[in-house]
Amino acid sequence: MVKAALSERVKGVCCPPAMSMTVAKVDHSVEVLKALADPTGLQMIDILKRSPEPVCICDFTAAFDLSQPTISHHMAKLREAGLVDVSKGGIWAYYRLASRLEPKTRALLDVLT
Amino acid sequence: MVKAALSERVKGVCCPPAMSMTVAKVDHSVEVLKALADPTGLQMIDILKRSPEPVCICDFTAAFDLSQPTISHHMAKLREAGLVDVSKGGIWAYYRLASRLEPKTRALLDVLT
DNA sequence: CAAACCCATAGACAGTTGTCAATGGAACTG
DNA sequence: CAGTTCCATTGACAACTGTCTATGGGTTTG
Repeated sequence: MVKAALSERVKGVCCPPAMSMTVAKVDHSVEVLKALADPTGLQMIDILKRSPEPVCICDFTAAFDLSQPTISHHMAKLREAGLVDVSKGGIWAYYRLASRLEPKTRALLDVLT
Repeated sequence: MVKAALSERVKGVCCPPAMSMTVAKVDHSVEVLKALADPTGLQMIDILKRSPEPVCICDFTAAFDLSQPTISHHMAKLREAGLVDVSKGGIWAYYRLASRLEPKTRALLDVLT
């Protein structure tokens, strides 16, 4: 006998929905989202999105009321998540949005206000 | 005498970039991103995005290898972030993506793979 | 070369988060 | 009405996170 098209849930019987994302995909997305799920990281990305030029770390330390190592720490998280690239010029370090960003990741950053 | 168009950074002088996001906007975005920056929360949203019907909590507890209170906890975070709506039918609780989602937030969820 | 400066890393610590076990309320069932 | 089932909340605890101070490497300057 065939079940009546799921219209009635049988007591205690659950219908676990399928997982469609791979573990690797989930882990990567989570790493990116974690780097952004913080006021400092989010505003850093916002600044980089709106800046036509790479931005010096010293400018971030001046803009945020946080210690230099803390700024460096947040930028490292963004770097490890693949969201930003760094280039060094003399004693300064300049950051910009990663140029080779996955389209999906790029779209994610574009959506963030 | 006018400075030479910022082509040379003067030692020790930083040019703090402007903050363009309001505190309220940052806080709200961070709350949403935090709810998603976790494998369980992210997969829950993925399931809800692909489900034409509201999904029973009991189905999530069956799908994830986590205790029922933990599932409930993650769903509460999504609910508090305004990402999902809940409706109760008998002893069951059904969740679905929030119907009145800000366009920006909707776009954010659409971008997540 | 010595001093000054920028920045990354390491270590420490409080606050937050993810998890589970226990509890309790609400709704169905016999 | 008594028992059962689902689910939200509470409390507890280990793990993680955001922050700072201290340190050290690399670069420029006097």
